[in-house]
Amino acid sequence: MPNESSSLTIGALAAAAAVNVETIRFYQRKGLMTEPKRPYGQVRRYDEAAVARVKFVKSAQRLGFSLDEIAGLLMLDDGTHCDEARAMAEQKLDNVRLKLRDLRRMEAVLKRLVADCCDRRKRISCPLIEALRVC
Amino acid sequence: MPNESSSLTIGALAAAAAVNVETIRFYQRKGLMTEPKRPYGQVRRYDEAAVARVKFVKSAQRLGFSLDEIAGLLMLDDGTHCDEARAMAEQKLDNVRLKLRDLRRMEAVLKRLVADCCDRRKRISCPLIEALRVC
DNA sequence: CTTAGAACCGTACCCAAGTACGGAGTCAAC
DNA sequence: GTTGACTCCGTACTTGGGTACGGTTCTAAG
Repeated sequence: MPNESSSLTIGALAAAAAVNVETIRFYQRKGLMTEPKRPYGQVRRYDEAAVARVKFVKSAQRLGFSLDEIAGLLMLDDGTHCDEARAMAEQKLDNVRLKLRDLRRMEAVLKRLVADCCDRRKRISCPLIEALRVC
Repeated sequence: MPNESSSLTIGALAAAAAVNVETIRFYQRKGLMTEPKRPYGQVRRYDEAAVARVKFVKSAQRLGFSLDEIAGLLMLDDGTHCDEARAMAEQKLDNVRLKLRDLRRMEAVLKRLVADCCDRRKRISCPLIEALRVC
C-alpha cells in the first residue's frame, strides 16, 4: 500500500488546501492545475506540490489577482520563456507596489480612526474618504 | 446660471470619478451613495463630496474590499455609533495588515525573480509558490 | 461478491459587481 | 417648438469565480 505523502486523492487535496473538491476541478478546467496521471486505474493522485499550488492561487487571490493573472504568474515558474517571464514579473511588481502604496495609506487612516474615534475632543471629520481622495 | 462646482449631473459625476453612469446608479441602489435632491426639476445634482465618495469606493475595491464592506467603512464616518465604528476599523486594520504582509512577501519574490530570471547561473526553482506557501 | 463512499464528468445554477437596453421624460440651444 | 443630448427607471444580460446536482464508474472493506 503506497502511502507516500505524494499520493492524495482529489478529496484529500481539497481538504489539505481547504477548498472544495469542485474548486480543484474548476482550476483544472481553467488550466491552473494540470490533471495528473492516474497510477491506480481511473482515480487521479496528487502530490504536495499540488497542495502548494492551490494554496498559492488562494493567496494570490486574496491580494487581488484574478485567476487569469495567477495563471500568468504560475507560468513564470517553468524556467523557459525567460524574457516574457521577466517582463510579466516586472509588470506584476509595479502592480504589487501600487497595491502596497494604497494599503499603507489605508493602514495609516484606519490606525488614526481607531485612535481618534471615541476621543470627542478631537472631532474627526472624514479621514477615511479624505485619505483616499488623492488617487 | 448657477455654475458652482457642487452642481454636477450624473454624467459629469461619472466622468469625474472615471466610472460608468450605470455604476453610479448601481451604487445608489446598493445604498453606497444617497440619491441627492433635485434642485432643477427632475434631474439630480451632485457635489464634490460625491466624487470623493465614488473614488473612495473604487480605491477600497482595489484593496480587496467588497461593496458590502465598503458600505460598512463608509458608515464609520458619520460620527455616531462610535464603538461599532471603532471595532470595525480595528478589524479592517488587521485585515489590511495581513494583506500588507502577503504583498510584501510577493514583492520580494517578484523582485528576486526579475533579478535572477535570465541569469542561468543561478538556476531558480520555484520561488513564487515557495514564498506564499507559508500561509 | 457486494456495497458504501469516493471520484468522474457534464451541465446547471449561484452570487457579486457591474453593463446594456429601451422607452419615457427633461432641458438647453437653435 | 422641435431637435438632440442627457437623465430616469426598470429589467435583462454579462463575467468571474465558483457550487450544486445527478448519473456513472472505481475502489476498498467486509
